[in-house]
Parts: sequence; structure tokens; C-alpha cells
Amino acid sequence: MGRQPCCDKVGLKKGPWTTEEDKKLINFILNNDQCCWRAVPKLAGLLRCGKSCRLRWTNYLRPDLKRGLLSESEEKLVIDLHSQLGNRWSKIAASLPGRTDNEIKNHWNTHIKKKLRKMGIDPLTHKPLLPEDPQPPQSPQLCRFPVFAEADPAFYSNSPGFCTDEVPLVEPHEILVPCAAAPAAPCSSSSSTSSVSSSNSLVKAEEIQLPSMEFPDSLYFWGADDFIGWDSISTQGEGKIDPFNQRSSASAVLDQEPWKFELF
DNA sequence: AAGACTCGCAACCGCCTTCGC
DNA sequence: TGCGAAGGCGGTTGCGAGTCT
Repeated sequence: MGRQPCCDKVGLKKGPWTTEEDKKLINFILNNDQCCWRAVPKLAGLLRCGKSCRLRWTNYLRPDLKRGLLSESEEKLVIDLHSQLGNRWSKIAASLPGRTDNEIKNHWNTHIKKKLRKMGIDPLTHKPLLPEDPQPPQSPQLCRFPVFAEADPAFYSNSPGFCTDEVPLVEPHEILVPCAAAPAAPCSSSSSTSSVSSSNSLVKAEEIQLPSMEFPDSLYFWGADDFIGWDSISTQGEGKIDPFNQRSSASAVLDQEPWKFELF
């Protein structure tokens, strides 16, 4: 028995969003509350599934999104959080304001994974990559590679220039640290698939005293003060139309201050 | 110059979780 | 308490752009 599709797909458009569709969605969300996504496409006049609208909004159109590559510190945070949480991208993204789970996931898969491998670290387990020998390190003096924060909070801070792009290849034996310095903690990596059982790793994430990354309310959604341009949308793409001839009061607010980043 | 190959990202798919009745 | 609907999430895919041969 197949699962019912999330929405009736007959007649629904798929694939890349057009500028016009973006405008419609933006306009709708600016003018209305985000009631239920299922209703959004119909009300906004889009031939899309509600899920698709939600995804487009949260991953691409949301005003508080940062664009561009992750900064060095963001990347470090992602690595650290990943060692705690595994592939729980939404949880990781929650600690990185303006970043989406999808963006972080993509960045992880395309950049960080490679860099960690280059460093001799298994991106899944955050342990040293084992050479040919499949046996895990058994030495009582050595324990598995600890998560960064646990291993040494100064891991990064002591290397201000740390950039995973530039790190030399590190041999596994160079990474292993004495157990005393880093009590083994359950790493979530079998974890990439497993449910990081909950409290444990989550508590650990708290324990490392991550910087408070909570958005101020104003930034979250109608944070017009930190939000630049639909104009960039209007000038982008084939149409080059001004989508907001009929701007809502909400979007009019956005005119009052320049938005600080570009969506496209 | 052109075809092959690689890479990165946006978007989709389908399972899981949450919520309302 | 159980059920169905909707939203959330993580894995995967497809395609365009860039690079290599």
C-alpha cells in the first residue's frame, strides 16, 4: 500500500521556481499569516504543493536568511555540533542564525566532509580515519577521537587561523588523545542514522556552552530592519518586473530601510 | 572549440513526529 | 486513546555551471 502523496500532484508544477512564483509566494506570505502550508499554494495562486512552498520559503526566500558560504566560525560550529548531534541538520541549523538545514547539509556534504577526510577524520564518526587495518584502536592509553569540544575546547581557539581548507593531512595517530583528557562520550555517529538518543547528546550540546544564537524577534520574520530586497528579485531573471507595484503595508515597511543582503 | 567530467546547490521524496479532534 | 492530517526532517536526485582533456 503506497503512501498517499502529500498533495494531489495532478497539474502541479515541479522543478525550479520561477521569479514570478517567488513573487507570488513572497507577496502572499507578506500579506498573510503563515496559516497552513497546504492552503498557501491555492491562496497564493501557485500550482505548487504546499510542501514545496514551505521549502522554497524556508530555504530560499525567508528574509532572515544569510546567503553565501559559511564563515569559518560557522563551519567550526557545524563540525562541533555534528559531532554531538549527528546528521540532525535542523538542530544544527538552529544554532546558526540565518542558515537553513538544507544549506548546512549541502555544505557538509560538499565541503566539510572532504576537509575532514583530508584531515584524517571520519566525517561520520569524528574519529580518525582508520588506515587499512579495520580494527579500532584498542590501546588502553588511547581512546577514540573525542568530539572536538570535549577533546579540547581550545582545539580551535588555539589555532586562530584554523581553516579546514588549509589543514595538512593529519595522521590518525596524531589525533588520538589520552583518555584522561577526553572521556569517551557516546558519539552519535552510528548516529548519522541512529536517533541520537536524545537527552544525552542534547545535553552535551548544551554543556559546551554554545553561544546564544537566538534570533531577536525582530529578526525572525518581519525583521525588516535586517532585510534587504525584494528589489533584487524584481530585477533578477527574465521578467525584470517590479513585483510590488501593489505592495502590502508589510512590504512597504521594508522600503524604509535597505535590506542588508541579497536573495539572489 | 567541443565534448566529457566534476561539483555544488536547489528541489523533491517519503518517512517520522506532532497536533487536533 | 486512537486516528488522520499537516508539518518537519534527512536522504537523494537532477541539473546547471565550471573545469578538464
